[in-house]
Amino acid sequence: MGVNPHRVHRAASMADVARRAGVSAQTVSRVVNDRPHVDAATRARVLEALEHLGYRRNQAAVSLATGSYRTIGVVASTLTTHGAVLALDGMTEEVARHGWSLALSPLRTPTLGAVSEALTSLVGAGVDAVVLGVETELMRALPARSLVPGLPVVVMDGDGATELPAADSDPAPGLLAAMGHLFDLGHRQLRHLAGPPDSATAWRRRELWSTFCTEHGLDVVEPLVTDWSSASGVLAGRELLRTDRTATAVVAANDQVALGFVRACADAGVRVPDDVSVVGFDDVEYADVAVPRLSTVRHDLREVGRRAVRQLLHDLGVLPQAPEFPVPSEFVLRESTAPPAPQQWSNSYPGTPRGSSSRSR
Amino acid sequence: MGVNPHRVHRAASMADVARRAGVSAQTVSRVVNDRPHVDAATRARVLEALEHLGYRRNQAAVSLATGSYRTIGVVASTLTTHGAVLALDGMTEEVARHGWSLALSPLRTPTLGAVSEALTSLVGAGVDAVVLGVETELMRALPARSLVPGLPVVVMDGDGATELPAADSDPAPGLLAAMGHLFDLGHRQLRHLAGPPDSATAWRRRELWSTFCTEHGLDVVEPLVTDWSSASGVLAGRELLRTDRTATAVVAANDQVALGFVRACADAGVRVPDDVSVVGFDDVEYADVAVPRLSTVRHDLREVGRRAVRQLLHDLGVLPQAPEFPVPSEFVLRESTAPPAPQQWSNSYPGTPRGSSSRSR
DNA sequence: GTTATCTTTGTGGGCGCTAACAGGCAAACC
DNA sequence: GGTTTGCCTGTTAGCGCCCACAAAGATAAC
Repeated sequence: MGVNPHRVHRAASMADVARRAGVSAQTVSRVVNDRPHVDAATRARVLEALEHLGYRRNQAAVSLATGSYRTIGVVASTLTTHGAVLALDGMTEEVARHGWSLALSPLRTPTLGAVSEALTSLVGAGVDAVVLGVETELMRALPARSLVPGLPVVVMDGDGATELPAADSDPAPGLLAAMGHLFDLGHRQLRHLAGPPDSATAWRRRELWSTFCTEHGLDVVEPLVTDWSSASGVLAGRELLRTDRTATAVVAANDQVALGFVRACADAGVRVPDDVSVVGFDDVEYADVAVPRLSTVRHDLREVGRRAVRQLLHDLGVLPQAPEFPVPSEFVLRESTAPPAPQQWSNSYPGTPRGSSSRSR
Repeated sequence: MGVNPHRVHRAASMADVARRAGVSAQTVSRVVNDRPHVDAATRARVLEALEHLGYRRNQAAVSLATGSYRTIGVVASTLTTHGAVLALDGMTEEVARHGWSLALSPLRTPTLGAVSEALTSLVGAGVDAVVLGVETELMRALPARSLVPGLPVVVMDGDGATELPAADSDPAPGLLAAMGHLFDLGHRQLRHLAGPPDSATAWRRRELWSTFCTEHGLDVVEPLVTDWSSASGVLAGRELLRTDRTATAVVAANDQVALGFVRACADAGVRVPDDVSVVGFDDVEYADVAVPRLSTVRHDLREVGRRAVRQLLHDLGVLPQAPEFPVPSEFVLRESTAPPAPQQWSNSYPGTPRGSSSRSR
């Protein structure tokens, strides 16, 4: 134990270790950081002292001395969407692999002010780079304003309009395959339940849907808008079933909305996939278990998270090679799609909803 | 390694601000920390300089000087369960409210070694306290071993057997109400699909189920075990339907498992709730949207997360008052429960399973 | 008028670590 | 032999901030 009269239990410092090993603090530093130019015997002595004293390096001191916190900040809306959670998980994993940390800053409201505030708090807490997991087109106004100069950033909901580098997956392969599948089944009236308008991710899926329809000579009916949630999917679904009697297939912005739509169908006595086909997006856990099992688009958001971190680490000069973006997606065929009914389901509404029965096929 | 060899623009320090305001760094410190004994005029001058130079305090220096990182660490299994995500969200929120940060350390495998390692990395990265969101009874061995002395800790999956303070919700009110409801409907054969055996949370739910059964003179059939996932719920459900022809109601360890069971029923042509009743636990988003809508137990995990942070902040002397635990739970009645069929569903198995299209891969 | 008390401000020391440089020493070279 | 080269180790000087204390002036108390 060193000389520590006042504090009850002070953690061992390099100086303590140095004293015990009979070397200078600098030599201890070299051993701790695994640097060359240390004699094998000396190194062994230092390692013994390290072990004996239970030394843990003081990260604050390292940060102060080096100017790097070894921490990446994440600005994210509350973790309500499947995607955000998975991406966060991937980031956590990748960051740990390199001995770095993750600092979270929550965002209740997706406004520019809130983002700016979160950023400030993150920088104040000490981060070297930031992942913006924010869904807002306000993002576009950000670079000019509150971004900290010299702070590497990636955006997880980029729309190409921002200067900021994006870390995302490519919805095209999966979504186009999904719609191609519907088309091949004979569907000609594809509707879209869109995500929130300020989300670039939502917007991209919507664009993909509308260009597919245009290119195949299909009607492009203005999509109903959701907030990604199942509840809003139910609402939108109800509205769609009430107003649009020609739709034969629905392409939802994500699985949560798709599942909400399925629920709305169940309430209205409309059968999936017999009367309407549905495809989702994300391949959430429940998609493979839902009744009926949901056909959807799978993309590896966890991998996106990992690469986002790698991109930042690259920007900081820690990693030599930058990761590739976007990460691809693929269509997952399950049970929620079928050829359109010979007669429109809209004409065969049963008188009463069947509600609780699982007999939906 | 070398992160900033050629940093063009060094952030303004207190010394810079002090120079501009014509005062000492100490006075700047007082203004920044909102301490008394600073003349109004001086304070104004300092504030101007602060603003002008875009000063941001260097958290590493503060940490080094004060010995506090203002950061709480979280050791969590990968974010696959609904509960972990919500709790994390609550923690993020609460921590931000107090100007602190959260540091995440992932856990691929719930072994003692991994926990210990995660803890080490967290402490190495600089945290003042830790939330153990780990589900393992190995936790019990931890206090004796790798816990850092003087580091406040709360456990989110406590089983009462650990010395460590627990931050959790009380499953009893909700689960007992759920089972009481089943009992009142006439169910006398309640089965349980349990969570993983090393999870104290799972174990508590299981105990609640078995004591309820015992107290009401019902059979206590050895539960099938799951890993919380829907996939394992499907497997367990399949097994249950195959082997146990007397069950009329199933109490699942969580919603994911419950929903998996519902899927297994759909595959086997067993109707929910006509043939079997099902209740889940957690009230996940899909519970209210599933077909049929899932009756379940709701508990506010987000609040648990918030209070976990508050507990730690209390331990650290930041907050005067400790939060209360556990957080209560409540039963949510929806559509997956009904009186038992007059004749056992097990006797009316349709000849062929209808979900044979389960080959989705 | 002198002493006690308060307010306002500054000074020195140190938190634990790393970077840059300075020696000392041994082997290798001419 | 002297010099170069390379390895090993220690020294010095901060990183930016907060703490304890001291100093100066202003005000109050006697």
